[in-house]
Amino acid sequence: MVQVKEKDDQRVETEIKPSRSQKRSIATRRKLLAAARSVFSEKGFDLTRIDDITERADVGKGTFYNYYQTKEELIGELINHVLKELVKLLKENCQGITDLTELINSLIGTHIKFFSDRWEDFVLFFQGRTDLTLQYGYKGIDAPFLNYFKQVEKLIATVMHHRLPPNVLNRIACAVVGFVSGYYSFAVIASNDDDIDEVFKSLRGAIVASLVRFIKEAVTSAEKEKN
Amino acid sequence: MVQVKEKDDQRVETEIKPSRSQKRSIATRRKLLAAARSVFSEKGFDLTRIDDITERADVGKGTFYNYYQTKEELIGELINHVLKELVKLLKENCQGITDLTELINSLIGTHIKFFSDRWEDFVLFFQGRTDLTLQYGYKGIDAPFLNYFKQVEKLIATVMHHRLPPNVLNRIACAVVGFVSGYYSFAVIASNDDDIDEVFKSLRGAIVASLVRFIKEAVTSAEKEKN
DNA sequence: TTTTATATTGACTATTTAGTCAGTCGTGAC
DNA sequence: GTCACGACTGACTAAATAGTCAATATAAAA
Repeated sequence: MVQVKEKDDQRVETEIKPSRSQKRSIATRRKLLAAARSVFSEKGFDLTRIDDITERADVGKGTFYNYYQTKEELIGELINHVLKELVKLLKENCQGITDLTELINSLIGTHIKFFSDRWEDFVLFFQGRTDLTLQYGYKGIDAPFLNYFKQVEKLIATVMHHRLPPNVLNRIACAVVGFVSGYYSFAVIASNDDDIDEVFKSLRGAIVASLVRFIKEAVTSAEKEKN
Repeated sequence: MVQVKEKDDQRVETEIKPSRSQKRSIATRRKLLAAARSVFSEKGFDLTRIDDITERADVGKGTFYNYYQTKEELIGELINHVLKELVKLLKENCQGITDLTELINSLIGTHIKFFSDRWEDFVLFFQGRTDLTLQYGYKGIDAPFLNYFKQVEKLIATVMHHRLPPNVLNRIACAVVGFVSGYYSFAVIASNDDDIDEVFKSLRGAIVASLVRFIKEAVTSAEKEKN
């Protein structure tokens, strides 16, 4: 926690310890977020009541309204958290890669690891995405999704030798993120494998090969179309 | 409408005209289904009220309860309709195909055509799938999804020369249906193309090539694993 | 025509849930 | 100690929604 003071005509940043009540407040917010994440992944955004969240967080109902105006606001914050973290990992793991296959490998690997490690977040991710297809969905979750998407596009663009037209890049990014989440979501529903996550990891090579193939096809077919 | 009668010791199927009140009843059911489909695709399953449905269907609220006990029951019927139709098309269009690439081409083409033609059904499909990842989702939609999935598996199995282990077949089916719906769902959110459906169709070749590649990789890697 | 059966209706009640607020509790300053 | 402040509380009210049912309309049978 950092406090800024004016002192002797100089701007000074002072490290101050958060007071006990500040700590308590931070902890409460965290409790609410954790509870919400947990309930949302069981019942979905819509069917979750404020009471569900406050009960699981073990706080009074009024406390909820000290931190958020509406459920929507909280959903936005959660989705934002999740996607920020995913984007952060993607950037870290793709740092310095110049080869396409290697990049796709890293992108897919990061997604697989991310989803495998955090089931609840995957459910949030998936719900948010579905919500975006609705006319009257929750406000404030489009932006995090679009940002995530743009970041993936950007990473792909850095390893392409020729500058791709934006719409071709767009299609490639759709394929990458669509394939990985689409595969996983169906595996969860319909797989008879014992350990879905292990299988998912073992398929990484196949998914990468397939996507690299997709990219080559998409690029050449777009070039043909141009002529 | 067909009625079965016992006549002269023989089982006879007689075409009988539905009575006027039967027709009315059928029409009302249809109106309810159509209205529900339309509202669900705008507001989602959960946030849709019974009143929304009956208002759009232009019938009294009580009428709803003459046909369905709960919203859940109606959702089940709708999802079932949609997936039955998709499965029917898949079977028709894949009839007699013996080559893998050709089959994948037909599977993907059918999905693309299906989704492009009926936005509302795609939203239902996608919502249903998301719901399956929840602990407390709607009852009665798992079965249609699993059936759809099994049919895709079956179609793929018929063109494979060697009998595939069930779990490998399963992975391949996940990839096929996951890729196509995953791509589409992201395209809808994040595409800057003018006509998403046209682009989607034009990418058919790329998607097919990519999936054929996936299948080869998945099969050989599974064989290696076995040894 | 009269009677019976079937389908529809929407005002009503019961239930659920969001959101409020007067009061309590814990903390730190004086 | 006591005062002030911010965090927390949960019983309460208001609003939204599900589900009911007696009355009505329409169709088929007698």
